[in-house]
Amino acid sequence: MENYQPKEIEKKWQQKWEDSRLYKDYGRAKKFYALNMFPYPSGAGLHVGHPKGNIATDVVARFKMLSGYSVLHPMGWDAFGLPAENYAIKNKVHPSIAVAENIATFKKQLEAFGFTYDWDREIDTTDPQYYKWTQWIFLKLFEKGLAYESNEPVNWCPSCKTVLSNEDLEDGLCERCGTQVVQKRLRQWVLKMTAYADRLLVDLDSEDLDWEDSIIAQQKNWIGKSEGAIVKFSIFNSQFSNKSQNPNDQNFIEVFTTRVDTIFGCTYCVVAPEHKIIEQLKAQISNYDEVEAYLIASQNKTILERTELQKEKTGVKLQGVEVVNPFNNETVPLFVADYVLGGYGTGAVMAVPAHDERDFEFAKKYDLEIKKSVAPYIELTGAFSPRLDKETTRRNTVTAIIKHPNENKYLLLKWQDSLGFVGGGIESDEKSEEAIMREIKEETGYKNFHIENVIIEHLYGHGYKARKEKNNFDHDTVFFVKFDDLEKESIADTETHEIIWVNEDEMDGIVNLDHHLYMWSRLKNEEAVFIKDGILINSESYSGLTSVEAREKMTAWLEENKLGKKKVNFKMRDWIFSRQRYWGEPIPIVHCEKCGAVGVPEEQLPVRLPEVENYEPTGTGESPLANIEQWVNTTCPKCGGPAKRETNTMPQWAGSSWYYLRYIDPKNDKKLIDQQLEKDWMPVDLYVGGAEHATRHLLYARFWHKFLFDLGVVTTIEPFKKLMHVGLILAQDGRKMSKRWNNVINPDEVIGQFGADSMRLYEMFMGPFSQSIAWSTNGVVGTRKFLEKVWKLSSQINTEEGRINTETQNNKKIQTLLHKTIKKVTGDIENFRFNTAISQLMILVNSLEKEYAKSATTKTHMRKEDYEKLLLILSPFAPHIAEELWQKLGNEQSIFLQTWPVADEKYLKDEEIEMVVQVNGKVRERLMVSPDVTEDEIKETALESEKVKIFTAGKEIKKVIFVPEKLINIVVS
RNA sequence: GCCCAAGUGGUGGAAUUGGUAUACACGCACGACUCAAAAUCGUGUGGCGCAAGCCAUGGGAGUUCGAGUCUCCCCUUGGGCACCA
Repeated sequence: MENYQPKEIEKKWQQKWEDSRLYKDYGRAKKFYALNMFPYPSGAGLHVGHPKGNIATDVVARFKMLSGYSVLHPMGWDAFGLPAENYAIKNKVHPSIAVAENIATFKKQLEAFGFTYDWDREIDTTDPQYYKWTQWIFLKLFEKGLAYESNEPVNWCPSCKTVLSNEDLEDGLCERCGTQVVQKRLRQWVLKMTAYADRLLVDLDSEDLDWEDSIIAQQKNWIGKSEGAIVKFSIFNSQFSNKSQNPNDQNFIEVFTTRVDTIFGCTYCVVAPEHKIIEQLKAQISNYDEVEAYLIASQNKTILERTELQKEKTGVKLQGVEVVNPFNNETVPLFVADYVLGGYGTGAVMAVPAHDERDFEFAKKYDLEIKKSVAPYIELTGAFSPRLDKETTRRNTVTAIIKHPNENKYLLLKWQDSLGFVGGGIESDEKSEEAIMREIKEETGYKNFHIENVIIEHLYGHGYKARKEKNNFDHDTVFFVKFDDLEKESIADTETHEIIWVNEDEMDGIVNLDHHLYMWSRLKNEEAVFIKDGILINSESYSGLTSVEAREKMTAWLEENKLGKKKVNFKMRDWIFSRQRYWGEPIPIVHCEKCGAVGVPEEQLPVRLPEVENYEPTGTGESPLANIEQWVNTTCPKCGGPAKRETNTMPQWAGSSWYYLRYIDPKNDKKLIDQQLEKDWMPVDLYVGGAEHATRHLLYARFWHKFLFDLGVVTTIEPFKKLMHVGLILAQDGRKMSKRWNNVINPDEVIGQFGADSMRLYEMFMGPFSQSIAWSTNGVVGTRKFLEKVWKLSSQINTEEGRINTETQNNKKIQTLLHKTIKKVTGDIENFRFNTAISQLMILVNSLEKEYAKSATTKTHMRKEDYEKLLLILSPFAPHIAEELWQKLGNEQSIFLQTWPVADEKYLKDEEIEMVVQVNGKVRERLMVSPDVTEDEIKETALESEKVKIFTAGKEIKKVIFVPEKLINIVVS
């Protein structure tokens, strides 16, 4: 038999598969839609990391075809946008020409892998027949009021000379070029993505969605839902010295807070520099000059400066202005400070320095009052957890942490079940200081001590006290007490508890009451700001409520009195949708002096991108299209009067927000997608791509999909059922592959040297699919060797003299292994565990080789049907070699038109298994036994074993644990 | 700071429900073939120990007959968010 020559057979089969339209049978009963995130055809071509995701969908696609599915597996090009345009500018070619060249390169590179793409469905976002429908979606958004013009300040990249969306920023820098972004007031088209915020969030938990946790978490984080309340603070007018709240008062600010329960601790309020109240109160602000200087200074800061880590907070008090807290009618000062964001919530906050770190920092700096209104609440755990079936006593208590007079030790009381500090209830008419003095004397007998300080003034502890068979809900004050000497009197009840002295460093391991541990930690580190939920204090009638209860009641009170309301806020912003660049879809709008912004009528779509001489960005905030008068000047579709075309273009992400739909019906010139075809194919069953798209492409696409759902264009609420993210392939040096490091490996070279099948196999074998792993060319050598073995094995089928096909012991073992492999490979492909599928294939091939090719004594030959099964389960990974060997066996039909083998249960059980004998959990002996062995049988054999006897001799057998087909564990004393 | 994921040989990594830790592959060492090298094939390969055996899954506790796997605390790395009130 000739040698394995991947170069020849791969080319041959790729051609035959294409000619025979092998992948294009869409008439089967079951469907599967496998999709890769389509690439930008950049000028650099592919490196070995790019095809990893494509290989994975191809493996699944071929597996599904063999399992009787019609498989839609398309590919296309996301060719609009900055990278393509910048490449064109740099290389002085028109973007459309550069894009065409790059697409050709990419396509050629991808074809060398033998993917099952149906190139009849290829799409290109820059094709007018495609972007016609991108524009159509925009028009629909415009019609529904979801696309609007805005003049708010936006992110402007001075280098790319365009506006960017929030999603396009990385730490305040342009995601493309790393330039610092500045805020610029420009007219922009904006899509009202926030209208879908709640659905985008809620549907992430839908059962139709099988996404990795990390991506779901990232999206949830980005959407950033927070539930809180809006509270009106009236502006206090000193002329009338009227502090009472009037819901009809027009002079107020609204603050947004998620912690209305802390409002009795509010000691000032802050507005963002952008807040319009500053202008409104100009006359009333006595230091307006100072305020204005601050506003100008903060306007000039870049996003980076405003959000810089560890930045010291700054602000200016609005002298002469005070606002009124509606809950207690107290006035507090008002500040302007840029640590409050203008674009979130109401742009104004109430500041509670005792319970918010940022407010605390600001209050410290400007010497503002800090007022506590929430006390920590500790619920005890374990045996001390509060019991629902027992009654609860609420009481005021005191606790003392007592220090030894001359050693570094602390006093603890050891009760029957608990170990903690000294303390007890406060009796009526007793001050807390008196109570703690009394408790110490009663419980310890020591006479001479003094209170050093109060560690915690308010602390709530809630736990079950077994001694009294009830729950205690204690409102505690905690003292730090020092003994002056050890003089003591005898005490009455020495029976119930004893006094022990414990070293400072042993305390954490000994004290077993959660609230006492908390006290101990507070003795050592003072906690300045308590930001968690707790129990309200100093809050008038709300005192004693939990934070959760208080938020409910206080919000209800606000709504009743029209002084505020419940409010949900999202971090996610609307999508800034226009770019001042040439290479994008023209926004299909004309501006008419009479009618304003008017949508281009559907029948006039597409609005084609005009040919231009100079497509470099202007930098003026206008797109290069603005210079083409004959294109810009048009007539208004509504009134027929003179009008100008919108010259901004759409962002990169427009075309990719719906492309998965177009593959289903790529040539339809009447509709975006045929309704029946949409029902047949949607949703995408498997979507594979990079995790970097978690908060952009995947968010935008879900947004558009939901909009199209509302329009009735699609019938699924989510576009992508299962999402897998591809782990990066790093260079051999562990860094990212990049021209800059000169460590890029080109797939063409790898395929040239080892063949596409070896490379496919290696990339799937490297490790878990979603994980980043460094490339190793030696690894490809390994998978190539494996394929060589498979190749050579085919010569062992023929019957040689003296080798017959009978059911020998060895043959049964091979059958078992084969069927186990079928089972494992099937399950592993379905669960994206390609690495273990391949390792199992290697185990099988190694065994076959040992059994048939290397053993001189073997009496059987390899059965053709067994080898064929091997080829079938290998074929999704290494399609060319599988097809070649398949046809060499005399089969005329393609291997991919066969049926995926099913593991036969009757072969899955081993004849004989190794059973482990443990003594006290340690392996002492291994026995070969039948898998059906009973506990008594194996126990008898095990106890006779010399190795076991060493460890059981003279000892009593306390217990025997028997796990069928695994082990027996003998527990001895 | 917050959220997510992950820490296992020299390396990439295996280990269905808690049940033989290190499968598979790379690398390395030795051997065969060869004048020689490459390729190929064979043998070995967690650490300590002559051995019986002991110790090993980032560290520390816990639950269990038994923990890489479950619980708690801590450390490290990668990714995301970050003054979002």
